Amino acid sequence: MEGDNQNINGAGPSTNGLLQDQRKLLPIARGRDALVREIQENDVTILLGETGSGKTTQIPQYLLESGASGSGIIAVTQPRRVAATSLAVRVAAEQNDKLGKRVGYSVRFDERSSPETRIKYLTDGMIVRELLSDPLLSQYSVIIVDEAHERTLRTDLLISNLKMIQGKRNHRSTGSKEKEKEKFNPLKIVIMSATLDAEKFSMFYQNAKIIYVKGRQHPVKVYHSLESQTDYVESAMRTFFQIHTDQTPGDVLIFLPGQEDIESLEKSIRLFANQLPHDVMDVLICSMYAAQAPGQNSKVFLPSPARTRKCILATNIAETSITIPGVKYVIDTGMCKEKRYLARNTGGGFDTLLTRAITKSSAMQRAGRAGREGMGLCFRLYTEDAFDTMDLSPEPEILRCSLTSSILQLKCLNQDLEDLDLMDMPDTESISSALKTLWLLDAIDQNKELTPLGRQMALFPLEPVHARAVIASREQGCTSEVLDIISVLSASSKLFVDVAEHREAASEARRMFRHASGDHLTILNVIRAYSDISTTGGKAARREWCRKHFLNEKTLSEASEIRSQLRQACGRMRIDWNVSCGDGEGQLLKSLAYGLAQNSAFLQPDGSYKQTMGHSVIKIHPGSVLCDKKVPAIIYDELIYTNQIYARGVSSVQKSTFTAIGALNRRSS
DNA sequence: GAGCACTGC
Repeated sequence: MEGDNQNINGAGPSTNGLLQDQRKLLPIARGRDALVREIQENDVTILLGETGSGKTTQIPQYLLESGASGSGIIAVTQPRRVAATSLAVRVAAEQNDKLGKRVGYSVRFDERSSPETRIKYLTDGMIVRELLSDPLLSQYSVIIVDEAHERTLRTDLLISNLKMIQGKRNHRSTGSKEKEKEKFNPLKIVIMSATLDAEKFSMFYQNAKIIYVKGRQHPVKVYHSLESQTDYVESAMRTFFQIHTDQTPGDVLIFLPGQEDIESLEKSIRLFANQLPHDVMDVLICSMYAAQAPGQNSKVFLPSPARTRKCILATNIAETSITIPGVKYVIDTGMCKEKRYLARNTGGGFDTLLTRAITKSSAMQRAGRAGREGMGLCFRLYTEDAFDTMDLSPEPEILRCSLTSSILQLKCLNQDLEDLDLMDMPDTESISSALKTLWLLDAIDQNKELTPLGRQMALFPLEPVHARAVIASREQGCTSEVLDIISVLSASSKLFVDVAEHREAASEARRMFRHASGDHLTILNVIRAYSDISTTGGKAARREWCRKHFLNEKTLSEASEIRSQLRQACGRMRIDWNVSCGDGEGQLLKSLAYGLAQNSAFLQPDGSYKQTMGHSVIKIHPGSVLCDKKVPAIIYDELIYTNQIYARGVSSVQKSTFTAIGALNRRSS
């Protein structure tokens, strides 16, 4: 679990002696020779390592230093970019080498490697992309899949492909075996996982050997509720004040499912904290969730003022992505929100975002957050029986995601998802729904064969629906605008930030961007205004402008990186990204409709919207500029079910648009 | 009338 190290500091060569001493003290160091031998002797090794064991930083170095990795590169895959880059920084320092020389990384938008690079940290998405150009991943002699227990969609596809690649590279049966091995450059696979689930990986790889590595985590004493709690927010509040009045100083981290609960708990803790007697410490409340304005959550990392106990209210963001220093107490409500895709054979399916019980491994991970710096306490707001009935670990992503993008990528590798040897096979409805979407996008034909258009779509680092819109924009003469919009849509965070205290002011500030046709052109207005600011003002002016308009600057800068990546991709496909339609919004919406034809709905006489290619009645999400508006036809980016089915990212289009692009001809098939 | 977390040639 070294992947969550955000606080790793790259150290210069002068401190290398110290680093070498630290390396030797890691729990894993004692087993060094045995570990290298096991990996050398087996095709596949499953490594179970607890938090703080040092496995992710040390194993690659052991393999390199012992010569076990031969002449190839050691790849270490990570689900997250920050992890890949910060691990590379750390290991380069330990190797007393400049980053990008023998130790490098490769993530989207950023690569630090050279022909000398022998250890490369990369995101799992990146190596799956590498498969497209090098199906045998031939430059790597060892591939270490870290955080495999997270079972991201890309990790699962990688694990499946590695099994196949190893079969091809290690076991050529013709001719002298030794010679063939030389020639085909055998591959070692190491699967790293936190506890639990190891047997499943082992079984997948013909009972590969499982090796356990001890971690270095301070003990955390866990308490369960004696009876089940009906209201976890209220129960969290009572538990917090119990800790606050009874326990020694130390910050408290409370895990909650979402923003709504965080805001309500914050209110009630604030109310009670004001009534505390004067001899009790002060309470400083910090909240943390992804949609929050950046900067808002940075106070979490500052040390607590004197006589003050910090109380951090967080979503799952504090479970894996961010490590908060100073936490001694964890309160775990046992709940989280889970996004799950419901495949439908009509209308393209939709996402649900519902609150549910967490899993055992998540509960352990949350408790572990109390033991980062010393002994800690974890208070679970659920009974021990409830813990026992929890699932072992979250369901793998491949079973709860849309498969459209993956199936298209696999088609480019001449692979069909249903023929792969996968740890978990998605159900047929999920596969057929993705195939139908690809067919509606013209990415595959009626025989499920990849079309030239589909091959082109796969070259974009985009969802197929967005790639389709970009390609359509060529004929419509509005590629510049479509790229502006799509780059924001595919950025990882929301454009409009949320500041609980200034909700009114925020919607007021955004009013100036509103476009009558809907959210897509509203985004374009923001981008145009932002680029005006960028040309006239500097960095500080941009930041201030974003703050004033409640816009997420991170989203805007990520979008501009994505946009330049997309422009490059367009260039390679001879699509002129500079072609603009000016204010011709008709062409723009038509391009988007090519991609979003399946995501469309018509107004019903009763004022509701009904899918054109499905049977669901949907509502426009309250966050949309078209909410409460009645227009004859809409297209939308996604459907999300919370308590109703909401369409998010909505634009109004002419009904005739669908006939013009021939989208409705196929809906009955 | 409402927004778990990640990620990409």
